[in-house]
Amino acid sequence: MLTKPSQEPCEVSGCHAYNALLRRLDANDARVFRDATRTKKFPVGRTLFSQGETCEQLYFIESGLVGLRRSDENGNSALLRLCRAGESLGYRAITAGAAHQNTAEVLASSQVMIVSKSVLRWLAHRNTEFSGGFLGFALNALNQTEAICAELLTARLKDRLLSLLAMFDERVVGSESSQRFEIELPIQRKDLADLLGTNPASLSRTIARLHKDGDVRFNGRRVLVLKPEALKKEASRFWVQS
Amino acid sequence: MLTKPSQEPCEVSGCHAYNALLRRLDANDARVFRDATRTKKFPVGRTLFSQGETCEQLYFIESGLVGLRRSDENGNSALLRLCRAGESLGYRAITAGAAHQNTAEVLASSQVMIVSKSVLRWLAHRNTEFSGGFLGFALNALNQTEAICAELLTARLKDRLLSLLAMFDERVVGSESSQRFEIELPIQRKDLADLLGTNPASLSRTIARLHKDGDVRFNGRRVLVLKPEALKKEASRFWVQS
DNA sequence: CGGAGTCTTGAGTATCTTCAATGAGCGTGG
DNA sequence: CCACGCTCATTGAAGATACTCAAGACTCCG
Repeated sequence: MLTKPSQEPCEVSGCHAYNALLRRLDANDARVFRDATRTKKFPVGRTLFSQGETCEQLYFIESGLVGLRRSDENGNSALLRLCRAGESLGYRAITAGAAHQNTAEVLASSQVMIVSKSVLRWLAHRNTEFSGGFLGFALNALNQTEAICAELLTARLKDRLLSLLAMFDERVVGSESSQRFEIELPIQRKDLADLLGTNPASLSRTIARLHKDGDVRFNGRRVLVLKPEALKKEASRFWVQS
Repeated sequence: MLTKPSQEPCEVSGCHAYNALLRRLDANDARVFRDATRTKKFPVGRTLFSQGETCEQLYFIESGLVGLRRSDENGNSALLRLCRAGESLGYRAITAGAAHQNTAEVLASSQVMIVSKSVLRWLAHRNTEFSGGFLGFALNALNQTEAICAELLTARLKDRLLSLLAMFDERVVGSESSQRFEIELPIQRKDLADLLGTNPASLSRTIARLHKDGDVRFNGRRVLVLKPEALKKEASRFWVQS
């Protein structure tokens, strides 16, 4: 296996989205961008921003896991999406000039880079290419949402759960193929059910069935995957993951 | 009721997306953009572009209805989305520099404006704001896809069907409230089922039930809505339509 | 009329939801 | 320390919803 050539020596961050923006700036503006970036570590349970707040900053997740949660007027709330390391948050509210539509809640201790809106505006005004970066974010999100949509249309709950586990796998362990491994879900059953579009009761039954079939063994939030090949996320018929 | 003030006298097109781009250009470039635009009328059944083709043009639907269809390697195909008047097509493939992922099929006779990719590149290079227009398209699509996702998660088939009818209503007739009215669906049952994430058999049963309940009467592709209030698309709990 | 494609209907079944009850885990306070 | 209350997770039972397969009906068109 080849070692990846370090083709971008100037890229210092561990966040893909951040690097994508940086790559669109000339040396001078890149320095401005970097100087305007501050890094902060968030413990589990903290929020980056809350639903309804006006958006002042752009966030880049360098490591950890953040969840987007939305509440309605009746007090119900649901976990809508997970944001993994490498992703960016806040560009939608910034672009739309609107308030945040979700609360961003830290699910696993996260290293986050933060840039204020004013700096972004200034850079976007000087660089033709810069806002193309946001476009890239949006198109990625669109691909991902379409993939979720497709899965909801076609896949059974059991397969959706396996697919979600595969996503965690991708992040938590590397690609040790066909070896049993363990992952720790940073969310509770209700949230897991929200992500899968079901309710805790049905989820629990599905988990029990997986257990009985000997594919995956749940123990609270710890998940022991006995047959990793069961997780192979067969790409949905009509959409491809971003 | 107030008449809308014509605040943008220079806007000649009937396509919202087109105007949104035009608005980002100065007078000079706007002229270039307009001169590079050609208008074409497509009859039912024609395609704007096909899955797999490289994308050379940006399309603006001035009137009519276009459907996006995707096929897989087994020959199955499904109607994925409807594109209504005012929307733009092709910006995703252009941005990604990739081939079209869907076939765009004209469902109702459509007036379409076409601009070649090279002109867009030239304009985007000169105008900082221009690519922000594409960003707007993407964010709209994202909102819409999230709304669909939410509906799949929460709503029963019957409600999804009513919601889809409401969307046709919005386009075909105006807002004659609480008056029975008729719409003509330009698609067949299989496609309607695809859009709703079901199969023709289940759709047919749902239609029969609506008929029996006296809300909506289907007669082939003609739909007589007896109780328009049943169509009131109660905004999904967690997402708002774009 | 025949035939192909489309739409509906029937029967049986699988999946999922709902509501309610039980159980497991945990921190608090007596 | 243990009882208590709280939250979260699981399980049961009943029922709703939707799917599959297959057969029949309808429509369009030559």
